[in-house]
Amino acid sequence: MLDLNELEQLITFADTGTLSMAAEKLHISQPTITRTMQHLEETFGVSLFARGKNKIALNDTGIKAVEQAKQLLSAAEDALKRVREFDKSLHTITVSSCAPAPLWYVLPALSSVYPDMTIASSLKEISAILEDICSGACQLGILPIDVKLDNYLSIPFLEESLSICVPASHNLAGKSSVTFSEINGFNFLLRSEIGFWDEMCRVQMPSSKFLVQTDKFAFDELIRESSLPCFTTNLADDYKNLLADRVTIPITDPEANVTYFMICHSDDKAYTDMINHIQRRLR
Amino acid sequence: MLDLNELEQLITFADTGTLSMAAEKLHISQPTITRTMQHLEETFGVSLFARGKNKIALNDTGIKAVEQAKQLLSAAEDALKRVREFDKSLHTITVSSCAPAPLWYVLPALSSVYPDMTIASSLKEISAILEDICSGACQLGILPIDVKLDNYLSIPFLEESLSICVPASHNLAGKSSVTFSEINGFNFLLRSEIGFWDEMCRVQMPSSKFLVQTDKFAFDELIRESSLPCFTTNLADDYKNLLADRVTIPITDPEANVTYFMICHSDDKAYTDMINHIQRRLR
DNA sequence: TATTATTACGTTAGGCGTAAAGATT
DNA sequence: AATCTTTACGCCTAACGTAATAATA
Repeated sequence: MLDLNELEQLITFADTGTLSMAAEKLHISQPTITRTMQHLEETFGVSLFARGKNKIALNDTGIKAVEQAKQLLSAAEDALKRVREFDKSLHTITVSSCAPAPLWYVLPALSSVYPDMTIASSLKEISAILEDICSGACQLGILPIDVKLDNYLSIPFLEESLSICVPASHNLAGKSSVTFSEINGFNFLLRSEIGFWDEMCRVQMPSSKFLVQTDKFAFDELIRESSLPCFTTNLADDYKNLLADRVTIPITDPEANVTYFMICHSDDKAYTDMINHIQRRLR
Repeated sequence: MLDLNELEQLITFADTGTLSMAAEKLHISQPTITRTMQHLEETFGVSLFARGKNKIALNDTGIKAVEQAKQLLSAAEDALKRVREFDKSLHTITVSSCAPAPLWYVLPALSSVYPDMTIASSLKEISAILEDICSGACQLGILPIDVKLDNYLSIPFLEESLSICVPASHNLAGKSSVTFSEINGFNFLLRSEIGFWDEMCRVQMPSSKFLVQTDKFAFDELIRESSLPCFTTNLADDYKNLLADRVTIPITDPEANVTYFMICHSDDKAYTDMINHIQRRLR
């Protein structure tokens, strides 16, 4: 039977051209490689080398053997990787979400219901989330719309309402509510990593510019020190203190008031436990 | 790095269900398999088994690992086979011929010009011979026609003329020559393994029946003891004695007088040496 | 002389089997 | 009691490295 270690030595010899260099590269002695090459010829049952008195080279069959060896080693690596990834997938719940806020509730809930599982999450476009769900690349999707698919459950579990925050001195500060068309044209501070909200704002307010801040501290500082309007939502508890000095004005458009739906395969309806868990918390 | 022997033990365990039976099947001790399974888990870096106090079974990852192991072992077998077959092909000249007679000259000539090579030959349809030549499945083709292909040489080297042999008492015995249409309807003794001649006779003499003899002794006996006509050719020296009592009458149709062409890849024109060799012999 | 492949040789580590233990049916 | 897995233990092979050999550039 073939020995993958021996094949690796063969490949290294093919790469380096001499047994000595191959030995050095592999941190083994020359005699070991000599013996391995002899043993490989026994295993294959054919001559693989053209030998001179103090030189050795691959013959045509040897070149063929190296080609096969490379394929086989690569296949072995792939096999290892596939098994490891399969095992990982058994111990990982992967969540793809359209926005960060639902993750603040879902991730802790998952951890508590499935303490032995690794929870992986990422923000994605709605279309990418649906692909992930259908391909099995994620077990749980979080969408701002109710998608009905055969063999998949879609469960509403959380609502988020967008508001704007402006300093008390701002033109809009007197309003009790606004619409996207009323605020279209104003420039807004915006955080990065806010999922579908980013795209939605650009669609609903095509005349506005958005000053996207990747760094939380930069964003916070700009909130304090500038009069630029920004957004918040009913779920952004973290920002209550920071925004206390500003006026919060809800946006009435239906697009600014979304219900999040959790989507998962019907076989995975164990996740409904987690939904209950979250709904209990929010009550 | 994965060890194919260990993977084989894993597969055997998957097949048998217990370590003991796997050990017995592989003619090794149970502790060895236990250790191997432990070592496999180390190599993969994941748990492969669900262990009880005195029972062990594959878990989901283990099943996946077995699947991968089977693929890998199969790939290893294939790699071995491919290298061996490649080596064999380097030491084998494969000849595909449309008829046996040319092989009587070509095979000994090849052996004498290439004493270190194995010569393999088979009778095939003309279309199959051309496929073999083009695919590289054979290095030398022998055809009854001159086929001109780019990058291939086609060289005439031998002629064969078909005659019929009838007892002196036969109706046809007085003729000095015959045509297929004249002998169409007579039933003929025929040997098997005569290549394209078989098909040709059936096409040229659609009203005749052919009593095909697979066994040489049966055929010879029928020649001696029956008055059924048979065929011979100028190359069938072996049958001169046996047919001495019969009258040999040449068939004049062009289809019964063929020139054999050797076809080979232009890169292999070393075979022309062999052609000279044969032509020298026939002179 | 420096480099290379191969052979010879002594050592050692790792793999195997036997035996025993622990546990289940 | 019989079967099965795992651990313990001792042996022994087989693989490795060092050193020596032979040959080349």
